[in-house]
Amino acid sequence: MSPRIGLDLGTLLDAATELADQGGLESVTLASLAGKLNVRSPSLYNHVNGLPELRRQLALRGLALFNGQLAKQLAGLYGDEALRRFCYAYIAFARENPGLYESVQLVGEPEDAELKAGKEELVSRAAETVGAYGLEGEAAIHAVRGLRSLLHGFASLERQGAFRMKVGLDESLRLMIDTFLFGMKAMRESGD
Amino acid sequence: MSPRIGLDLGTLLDAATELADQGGLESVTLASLAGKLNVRSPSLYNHVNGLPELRRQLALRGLALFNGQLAKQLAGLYGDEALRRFCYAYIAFARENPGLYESVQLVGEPEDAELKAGKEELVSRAAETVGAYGLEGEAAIHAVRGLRSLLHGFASLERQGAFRMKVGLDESLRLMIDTFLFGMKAMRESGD
DNA sequence: TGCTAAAACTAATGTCATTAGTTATTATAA
DNA sequence: TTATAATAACTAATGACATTAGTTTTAGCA
Repeated sequence: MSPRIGLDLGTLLDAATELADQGGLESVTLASLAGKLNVRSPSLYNHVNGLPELRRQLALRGLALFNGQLAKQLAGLYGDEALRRFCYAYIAFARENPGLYESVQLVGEPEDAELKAGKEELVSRAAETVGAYGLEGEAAIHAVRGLRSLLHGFASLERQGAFRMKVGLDESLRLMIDTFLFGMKAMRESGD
Repeated sequence: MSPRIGLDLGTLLDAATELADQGGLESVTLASLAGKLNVRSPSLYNHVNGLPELRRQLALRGLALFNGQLAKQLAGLYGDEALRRFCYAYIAFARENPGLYESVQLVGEPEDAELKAGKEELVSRAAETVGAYGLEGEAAIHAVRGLRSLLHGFASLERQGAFRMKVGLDESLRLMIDTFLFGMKAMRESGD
């Protein structure tokens, strides 16, 4: 065969993302990745420093893409419309990029500053969206936690195949979001 | 040393549960379990047929405990009170049994009938609770999906350490549940 | 007291991650 | 154009783990 295939980190991440999309993050091993790239596992160390670092890079890529898509979708929107768009964009990202979404959830030491920054950007954008919706201070934090729970739970259960009934998932998603936003409106107006 | 320590499946699962509670499901290996039990890994095969079966047994135990606790807590309750109790019991189980909770989520081939039965019992109980709350048919299915999303998302994010702000988690939980139930009430009354 | 089932063991194989050290290719500079 | 230096990919080797085969030994029972 031909030595010098010309790998680089981007190519590794592309292939790893495909593997993760298909078989889940746990199916991404240096062996499976090397196999997919027609290379021996040790060769991968020329481009990434081991499996934990590969997973970390996957999470960083996932966060960059996720934050970028959210920023684009939310540009110029406010209030109710922005919040709804946030919800749908969140689920769309998780559906279209299951491997990256999973890596964002599972990967990372608590001390990893770069990863933390990416995650904080995500939460901040949620907080801004909720803030422009009329909630502030602790109420905003509670609201963001509720929204994240709802969206991550849906994304995670849907991916697991946990919703088995023959009833439309998109309709469930729409109703769930409506239900929660309606409740938030009531919270805001009751002032507590 | 002393051969014949007297292991059995229950002891294995106790120890595996402890390991999973501490380091997550992925930290439960036959090697770590054997180490904890002062035994060589192959000895474990006298009591359980490999790592996948150990994880499956963990999930079955988790489901039995989860379903049992829910049944006990919900006995004699109806409507709003039952639904609230369901929510708090769900989160309490996930908090008190993080290893078992994780195994219930992650483990299982789709064809595993016993596992499927345990999961269906869980969903059925949610459906009954929602049903007695006044929602039926497709509306009940949507409501159950929303509730499961909210609760699983919260449990999962809390366990990940994803809620970092210095604001009370129990207060967030209470508000989140109130918000969703309020929205459900509105849905029921709007008739859609 | 001796026999049998089975609990725990040792030995061995295969997969994976990782490290060390080698080969050979590409790019660059004389 | 050719020699050199950096480095991509390699082979070989080690150590952790899961698993299987085959052995020892104990506990319980006839």
